[in-house]
Amino acid sequence: MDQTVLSNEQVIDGKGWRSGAKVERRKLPQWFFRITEFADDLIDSLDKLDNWSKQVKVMQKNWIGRSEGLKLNFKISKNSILSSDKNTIEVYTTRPDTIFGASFIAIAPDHPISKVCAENNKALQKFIFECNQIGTSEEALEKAEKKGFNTKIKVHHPFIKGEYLAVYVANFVLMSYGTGAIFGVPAHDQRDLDFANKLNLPIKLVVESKNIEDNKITNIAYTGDGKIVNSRFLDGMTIKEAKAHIIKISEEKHIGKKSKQFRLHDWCASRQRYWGCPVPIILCNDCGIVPVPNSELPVLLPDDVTFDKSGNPLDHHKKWHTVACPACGNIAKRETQTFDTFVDSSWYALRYPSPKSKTPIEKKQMLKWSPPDQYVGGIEHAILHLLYARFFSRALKKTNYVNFDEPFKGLFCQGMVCHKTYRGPDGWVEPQDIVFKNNKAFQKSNLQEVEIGRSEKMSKSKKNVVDPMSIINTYGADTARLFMLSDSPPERDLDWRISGVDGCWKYLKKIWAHFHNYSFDKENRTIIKEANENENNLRREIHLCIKNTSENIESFKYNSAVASIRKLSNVLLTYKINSKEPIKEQIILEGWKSFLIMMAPITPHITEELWKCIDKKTLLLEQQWPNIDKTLLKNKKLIIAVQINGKLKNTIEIDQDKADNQDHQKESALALNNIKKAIINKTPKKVIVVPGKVVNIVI
RNA sequence: GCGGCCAUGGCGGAACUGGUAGACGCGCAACGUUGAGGUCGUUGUGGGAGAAAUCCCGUGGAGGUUCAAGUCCUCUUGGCCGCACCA
Repeated sequence: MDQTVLSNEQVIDGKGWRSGAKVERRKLPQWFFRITEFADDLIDSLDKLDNWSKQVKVMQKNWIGRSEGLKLNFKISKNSILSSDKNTIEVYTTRPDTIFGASFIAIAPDHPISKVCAENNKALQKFIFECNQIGTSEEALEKAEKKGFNTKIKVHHPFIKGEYLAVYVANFVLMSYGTGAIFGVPAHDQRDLDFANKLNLPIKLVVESKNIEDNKITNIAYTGDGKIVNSRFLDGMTIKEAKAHIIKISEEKHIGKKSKQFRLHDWCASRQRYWGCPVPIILCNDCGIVPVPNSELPVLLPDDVTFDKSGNPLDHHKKWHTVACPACGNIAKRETQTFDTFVDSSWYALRYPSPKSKTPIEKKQMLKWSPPDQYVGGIEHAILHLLYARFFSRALKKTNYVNFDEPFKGLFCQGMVCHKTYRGPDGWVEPQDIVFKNNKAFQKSNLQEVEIGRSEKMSKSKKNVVDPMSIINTYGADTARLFMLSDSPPERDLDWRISGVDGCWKYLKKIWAHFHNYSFDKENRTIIKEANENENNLRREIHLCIKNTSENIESFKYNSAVASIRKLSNVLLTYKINSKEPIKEQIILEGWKSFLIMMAPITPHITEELWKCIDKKTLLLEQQWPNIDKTLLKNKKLIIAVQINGKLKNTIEIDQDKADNQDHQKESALALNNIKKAIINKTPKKVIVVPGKVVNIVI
């Protein structure tokens, strides 16, 4: 269907992540980026990315999938059918400590030895063919039974003289991981156990659990901790000790090597399609692979392509792909594969600081602005774009283009916007075409009942998309913005519903009316006397709000920021500007100014208009974020919880200057009527005073 | 199977390092105002008992640590997400 090639991470459930086309495996010459070169660093540096979404870090770690173990060679017995040039089988294991529990060797169907064996063996050919049929579908893999084919090859056990292990081709061994061969230890690996039970192979316990039940291996392999047994020189060791020991001995005997494996493969970056940057390479019959000289970069796509034939249009465009070889001048062919789009998105941020530059990156400007402090994106890029970009910045650092490893200092992942789905007899129905009657949903046009599906990520294919334009058209952009930020924290998935939007609109209307009912633009406000306690309390309220809002915005809690701003306005709305109280008037003005500045990022249009009510000479967007007067944050009066056995019974109010006076707090608490009543005839066992916070009486 | 995240009123969600659970809103109810109605204002709104003061219970469930647990620990249930025969 698509006639293209995808990378591993672009294949979901055996289908293309965008088109849904079925993916099959084929051999093709391709271009790869050596992302595995940085595998260790990509995984280790995750710990340093403090401001990155934790979820993304976990996903990247799993995706890179580092494991440490042993590569071990098994000698093929001389009397088996295989010719002597392939006289060992190399296996990879993370459990070298269980070597004495090995009872078979299993190799992947596409392992070179499998192929050699199959040459003269029709039954094996058939078996390998069947294994490959299962292909990439995960569903099939899940249900696939363990199957094996005995090659009749035998190998020597490397540590037990005279013991041989049979070699099977097994459908559950992957050529793409490790060496494509394993030794099977049924007692301590579930897959090996399933396989051994199927083929009646011996089960040898070599790790003994403290729990006797664990050691009776029938259908459940024991993979927990324990002592090594039945393992000659390893007996009595812990798993960790045995691992280290057997690796050491294997290396000394030159039959094995400590080894690290990654799940991550090199990044297959070439695509067989028109849309993408051409891979800047020229293929010459005499000189081989020749890079396009810098002076001829970038290689541009031809405009005059046709899409009437299947396959890559660049292949059919002879004029474009016929060029002179930069090395020898003879006629050569341009590479017609293009780059994956993720190649471009891996470095676009470095281009942004100098978009008009003639060179791809203008270093001075780039270094001034890069790397970005904060990046916001969807979780779907966790192991795609975000891993590629990390690879790119490392590669660019190594080639002296940038001076940093990590492309984005902070990463925040917003949640998905979801909506219920509706399915009628003729397919999916859009939410706006639905009417409800008695909790049942019907299609507006023909009143057919539709099935109400669960809430899912909005997508065109399921038609559960709600266009915010309808809100903007009805209520305006400010209401739409306020509404969307109000309730849900941005990292969480959001079940879209319209209820509440009306309230946001009414709220803005109320603020608007208030500003226009009271005159704010009076000159000559001078403070005549010291503010009294009530007035200071009001100021404290304002500055507490500034503090909370600032912190909330810094930590992406926009819903809490809105809450704290609204709380302030609720207080301010109760005051009316009154020139008989100049101090209060001054404070209220301070409050409203702060309000408008803090509200501006959320509802920029209305706040800018309202700013005119306060100050006609300046613009709101020129204003500084309000400063916090820290001396105001402490209340003169503290309210302290009084608990009995940890349960709240009453509160006391004390002066700030007595915040550290434990005795005072204790006495005040004990003097309360309901406390006295509660402890009558009882002596408190203990009274705990947390100064300025709580008094807990234990009885 | 492995790994991660989450669970708080009728609903969306607050709660800093353990220290007054339910901020802010939606919804709902009563009253008032206006009026055909949407509007606006005031008050109430976790559950239970009570005339009231007040008392008891309460953050999916069961235990535990602590003077004190939504928050920490163990187990468990349910939901979501990622990886998946990775040796």
